[in-house]
Amino acid sequence: MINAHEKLDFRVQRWIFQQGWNSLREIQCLAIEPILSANTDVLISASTAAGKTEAFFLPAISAIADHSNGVGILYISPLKALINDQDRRLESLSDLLDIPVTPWHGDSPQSKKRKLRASPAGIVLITPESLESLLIRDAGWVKSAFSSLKYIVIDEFHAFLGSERGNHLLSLLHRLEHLLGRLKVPIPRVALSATLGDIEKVPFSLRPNQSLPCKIVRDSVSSASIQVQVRGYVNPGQITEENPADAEYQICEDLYKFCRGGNHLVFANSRARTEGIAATLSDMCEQNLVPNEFFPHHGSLSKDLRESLEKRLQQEQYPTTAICTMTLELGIDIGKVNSVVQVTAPHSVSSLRQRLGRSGRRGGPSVLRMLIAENEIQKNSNIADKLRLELIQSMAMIRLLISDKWFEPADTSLYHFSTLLHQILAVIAQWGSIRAAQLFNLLCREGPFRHITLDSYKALLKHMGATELITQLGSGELVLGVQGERITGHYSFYAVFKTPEEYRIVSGSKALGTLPIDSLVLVGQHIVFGGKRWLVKDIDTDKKTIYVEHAKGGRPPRFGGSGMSVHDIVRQEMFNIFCKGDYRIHYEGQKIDFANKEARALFQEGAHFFNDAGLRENAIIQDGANTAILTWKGDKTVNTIAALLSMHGFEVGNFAGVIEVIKASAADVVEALCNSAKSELPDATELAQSVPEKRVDKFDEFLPDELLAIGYGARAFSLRGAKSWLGSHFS
DNA sequence: GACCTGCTGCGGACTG
Repeated sequence: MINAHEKLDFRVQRWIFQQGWNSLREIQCLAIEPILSANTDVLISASTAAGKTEAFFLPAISAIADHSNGVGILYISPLKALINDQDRRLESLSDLLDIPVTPWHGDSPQSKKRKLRASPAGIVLITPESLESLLIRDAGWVKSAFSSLKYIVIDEFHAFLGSERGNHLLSLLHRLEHLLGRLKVPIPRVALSATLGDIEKVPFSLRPNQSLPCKIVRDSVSSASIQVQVRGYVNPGQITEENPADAEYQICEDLYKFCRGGNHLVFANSRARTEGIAATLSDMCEQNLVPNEFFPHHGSLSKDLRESLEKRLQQEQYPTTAICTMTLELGIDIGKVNSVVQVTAPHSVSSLRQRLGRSGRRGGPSVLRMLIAENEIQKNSNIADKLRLELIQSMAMIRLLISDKWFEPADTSLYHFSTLLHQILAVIAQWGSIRAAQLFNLLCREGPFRHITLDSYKALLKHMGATELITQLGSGELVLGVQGERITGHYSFYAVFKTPEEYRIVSGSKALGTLPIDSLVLVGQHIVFGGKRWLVKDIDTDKKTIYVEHAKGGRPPRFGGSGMSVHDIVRQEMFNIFCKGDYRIHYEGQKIDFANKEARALFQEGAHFFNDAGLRENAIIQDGANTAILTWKGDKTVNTIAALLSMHGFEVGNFAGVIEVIKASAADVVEALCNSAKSELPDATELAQSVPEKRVDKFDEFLPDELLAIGYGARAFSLRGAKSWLGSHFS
């Protein structure tokens, strides 16, 4: 293995030498053989900044170095920004070997695209949506330009796994192999990622039909140390002289202390909170007469504002702290930061893991602070507050990440009917016409939509015919209908994910970003946006533009959004912590306490309530006129139990995993659940039929009701989870 | 209490 690099092209070896590298990293050595062999898929899993991209490109470029014509490597990325980063990073290596690199996405220069069209060669960096547009508009060119394609590499593979967009990507790759006549001799796929849960199963998601084996390459367990602290804050019920500041302001005061003078990332979980915190911190700088070094970063901010912040972080010339959402979670090139701060509990352990990977400079420890606010307990406080569930969830996630090295695997069992409908339209648009059976083979039997039965497929085609998306010719061939022509003809067709209608926010001639159309902003209102304070001067509904100018005061606008789902394992860990009365982590015979004084006190309050209420033995407790159910299961199971009770005629609320049955006695609820445990339960589809609004994804509006219910049921409910919980408590 | 991602081709204004 020491000499693994000798198998690389001598010019690649010279490039490695020029970089001043003494040796290749472990995964880079391990990846050389399987990639050069070109007879297997490869999964490269290694921590952030461990050199995954080079682990692929060094051998892959060696393999195509003497490739004379046609594109040799197709690189696919979830982000345009990542394509631009890779284009820069590949420059010196590709120059040395005289291999052209072409970034191909909506914002990349037409001149480069024209050049590739005239003489296809080298490496193409593309998004799934641009690949879709190429297949629909110019499949003939794709067929010749990619005829000798040697590798397909997918960056940040976890960002695709299990999602509508991920299934779109897999379908595109299968259609590409089909077009190139490579179904029998598939093109090797290489997936790069730092965060893949349940990694042994991921090869089935990289190539669902398993027509090629997959080699997993990963680095040995990293020994990088982690420093972590959870800090607690109490949000007073009323602002008084004794309690002069709400929790968010206290948190900002601490952020100002921790972060000023260094480079940090503060993940605040919502765009509104991100804006609020950034504006408060910037005010603090102003009050203290120091230059501002706190800036927001999220998906609604203009590209301009985002890129200038990314550049500022990367250059490290001025101390800079970004208050951000998940936009800075993926591998955009900002370098490593001194520390990562998480304000409010993270949504998942895997996202916490991605975020933590952003800190740890020059082999130093990763530093994570978690700042959690809980409400002061009042007479009418709810059970989630009394149990301090947000704090406990944060502690559970830290334990899972550090002690168990566990994080959520992607859910790859869903149907993705919306994306199947999109692909039916896309394939017909690409080919002009196709037989129904051929289409089923391509997308469902051989392609990625393997969960979908022939009956569901037939029902979908029938409904698409009835709504004029497609038409069947006398010969039996399917072609686009009037509506299908209209939808596929518009550029917005290429993406499978939904985006809400938005207003642009403009100050003078400068675009600041966008706001969803239902955010209820009014003329004369003061808002916070881009970390600054503004007065809304005018709203032009025709041009969908909000005009603002600088002002004082104001609150962040509403951005909207939908909830996220907590995993079974996280809730079980929370229950374990309560049962043991201890959240500390065992390490080398010691117990490590990662909470500060305030967080410890809040934990004790939650633990007392847990014990006093007898929650270790009882899942159901009377709460005034209501009854609360604590299943300590993930949201899919909780949703299912809540839906079952709702079918029994109960009025049910569900917050933070606690089911609240309104105006019902514990005895009545227990009786209903006992009956459920004994009887045949409805299936997930039947439960979904009682949900009034099931349209979530982009093309759901075109689906027949029966498929909408099947898709929604599989996503929202877990009958298996509900049965097992009912079985263990009521039989 | 609530995240993120992407797509076209053309016309018109502006710059060198």
